[in-house]
Amino acid sequence: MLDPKLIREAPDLVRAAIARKHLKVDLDAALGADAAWRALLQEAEHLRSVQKSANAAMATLPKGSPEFLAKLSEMKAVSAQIKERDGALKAAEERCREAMLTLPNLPHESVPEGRTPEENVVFSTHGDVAGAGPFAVAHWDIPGFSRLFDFERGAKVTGAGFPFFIGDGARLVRALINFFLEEDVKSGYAEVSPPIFVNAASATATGQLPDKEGQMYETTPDRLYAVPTAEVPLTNFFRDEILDEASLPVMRCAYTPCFRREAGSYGKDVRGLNRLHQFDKVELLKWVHPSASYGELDRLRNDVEGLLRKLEIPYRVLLMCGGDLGFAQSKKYDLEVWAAGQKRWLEVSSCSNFEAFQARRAQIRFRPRESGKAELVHTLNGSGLAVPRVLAAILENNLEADGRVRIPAALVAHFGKSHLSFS
RNA sequence: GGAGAGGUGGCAGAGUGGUCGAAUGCGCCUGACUCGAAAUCAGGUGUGCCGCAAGGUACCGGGGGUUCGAAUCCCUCCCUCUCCGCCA
Repeated sequence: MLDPKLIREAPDLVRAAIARKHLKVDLDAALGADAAWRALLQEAEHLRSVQKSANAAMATLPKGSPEFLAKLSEMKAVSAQIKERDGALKAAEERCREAMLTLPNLPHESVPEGRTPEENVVFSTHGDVAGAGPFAVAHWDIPGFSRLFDFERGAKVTGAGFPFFIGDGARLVRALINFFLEEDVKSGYAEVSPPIFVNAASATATGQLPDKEGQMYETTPDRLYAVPTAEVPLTNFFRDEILDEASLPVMRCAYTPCFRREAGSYGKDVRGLNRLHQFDKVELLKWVHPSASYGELDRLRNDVEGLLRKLEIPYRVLLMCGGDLGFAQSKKYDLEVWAAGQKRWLEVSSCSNFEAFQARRAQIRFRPRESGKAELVHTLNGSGLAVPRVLAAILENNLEADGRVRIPAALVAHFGKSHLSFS
């Protein structure tokens, strides 16, 4: 959510910024709803103040006295009026809130102009893309693949997109999770193991609700949502709280399975490990002082890049253009690994600065020593990292002539041996 | 899942229909005393929203209701604690 004051005071600035995201947004509707709400609010508050002073007077009058009875009948009318006004006020407030929630976050000035994913800027490229995976094939075509990654039985037991990971496949998943968590902790993120179901209030605060409920798995009869990312429980940890300024930046990491219904996805994107309904991911979260958030974004991206460098996977960093920025982000980098068999880039992390957009919705603040007046923090997050696609890149890039997969040196200690075998 | 108790300001804890945004204590801030500190004394000390301002208004777990008027009465939901049951 944007700052309503900013929208009122500088609508043109907001309009121009939103235009850079190439979204169709009815700012005038929001402005109108806001003005209508404020007008009603003033009327309603005036009526209340009349009522309050009358009530104070009545409190001092003898109960059955003529003056008391006169006031009483007079106030009955006012009370009825207030009830009616309050109804209108509530409706106006709801309309206003809904209109405000349709407004996207403003892109940062450093975000490049652009409408489509093709206009994202390649910020940097690392590693030897051309020379990667001399024996590469798409991972699902590796002989024996289905012995370690059993999609058919997963489909039987649960559904498409819920594979079993078996033997060395399972072992590699576990090794990656461990590697990510331990590296992230070394970078200063405190490890958290959060709930993987959240309630509606949490899903609303991070923006999954009300619009994207079709993308989450929902439980019956408790109406809990399986987390699409650890970002949801992690961000909500401090919902409606005021943090100690000295504790900023707060940095945390969490491993969770992630659940995404991905309704409407199809085609080559979903083959093999590229896109699953359930996958493992380690997420990084930062709650920071507003003045520090862009420096923290660079550091976050660097921390994630460090993981890919240690795994010796060629990757590139994209700086998302306005049109490909998410609804809630001010600035976002996507990290993509090179999958030599598919000859395509796979997104394994996006590192975003939400500025105060999420914090306003979730009411996460800090109290500056100077003013003593609570202010919204800035929130950032990034994957560090998503397991299956990293795994896919390792399978493809590190496939050797004998059909085994070489485990990156940094991972050997976690995996326990130097090669993964499909037989 | 069953039975009971309870949710009030940073914390503890009063308050069962009217002048209660709310006693009191602790904590915190300011001042006095002091070379300084402690102790003591005096004063102050919640948050949000609307408003150019003066000011107004809302908030006693959430929502709804009764009433001229609700922290206080009624309904409902949530949460916490104690005991019992079940259980990794």
